[in-house]
Amino acid sequence: MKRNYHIRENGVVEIFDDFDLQKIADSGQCFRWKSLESGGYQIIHQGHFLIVEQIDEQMYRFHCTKNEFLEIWKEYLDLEENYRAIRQRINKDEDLFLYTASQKEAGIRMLRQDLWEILISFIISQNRSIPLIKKSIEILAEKAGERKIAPGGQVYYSFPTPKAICDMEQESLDSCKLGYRAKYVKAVSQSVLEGEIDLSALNNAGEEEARKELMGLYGVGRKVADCVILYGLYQKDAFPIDVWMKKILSREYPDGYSLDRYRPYNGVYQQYMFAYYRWLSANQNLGL
DNA sequence: TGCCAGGCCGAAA
DNA sequence: TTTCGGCATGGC
Repeated sequence: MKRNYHIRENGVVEIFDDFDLQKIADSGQCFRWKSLESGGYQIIHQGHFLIVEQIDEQMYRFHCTKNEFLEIWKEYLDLEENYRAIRQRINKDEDLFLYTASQKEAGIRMLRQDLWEILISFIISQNRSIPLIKKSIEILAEKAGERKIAPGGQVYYSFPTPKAICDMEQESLDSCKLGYRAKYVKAVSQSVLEGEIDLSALNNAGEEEARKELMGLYGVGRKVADCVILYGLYQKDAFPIDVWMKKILSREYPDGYSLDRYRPYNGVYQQYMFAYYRWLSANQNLGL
């Protein structure tokens, strides 16, 4: 099978499949992408630091070694998956809304993010807007993450470990502006640190089993669990329903939305609809 | 000022 | 089993 990418000289990678940095950054699945004045993005993932920028239609410059690209970023960006093929499974006549969403939001990919970071990030996400989620996570990383220096001299912070969060002073935790979620973050950190739950074991669990385990954690309900399964366990059929998806399902699918039609990629389609509906809303094209 | 944000917990029915 | 009030905080 033909590869989705081709590595050229000097960190340049040609990407043939769906790939849009801005759409990924704005898709609400990741909270530590930072847009740069150059038009590129700064990404922190499992202690690694990357700057990536688009230099031509399908050409991207990755500011890292070829080995780092192959061992870290290729997998993180899910470059082995063919998103164009996933979009082409949608039947335009059967589902115009999903089809339109997938056309408009083509370029989104499901990042293979760190399981622990996703768990805490989505606990923090509850009942908050995305900019505020990013702010809290940024402060949390600065307060309890490991300070590092990128090859280009940029200072950055890794996502804090369970122990680092458990060790935080109350004052320091309060400065993260987590509100009532602070007690959830602390409790889950303790559960993981003390071995009450084995997160790595979830990689071998089915969707149902993983959901049950996750929902046993203090502060993790159905929606956060589904986000963890989708973004942290890479089970692309998980279908998180938040306030936006509730609006979409009630307005666009009053007779019900079939999860059986497009298995096993419901989570990807959810991502297109989520992003598209938020775009519509922001552009006042709905008369909401 | 009031309402909302990638919801969850605990109590009441 | 479902429903509902309360919850921290900031942006609009």
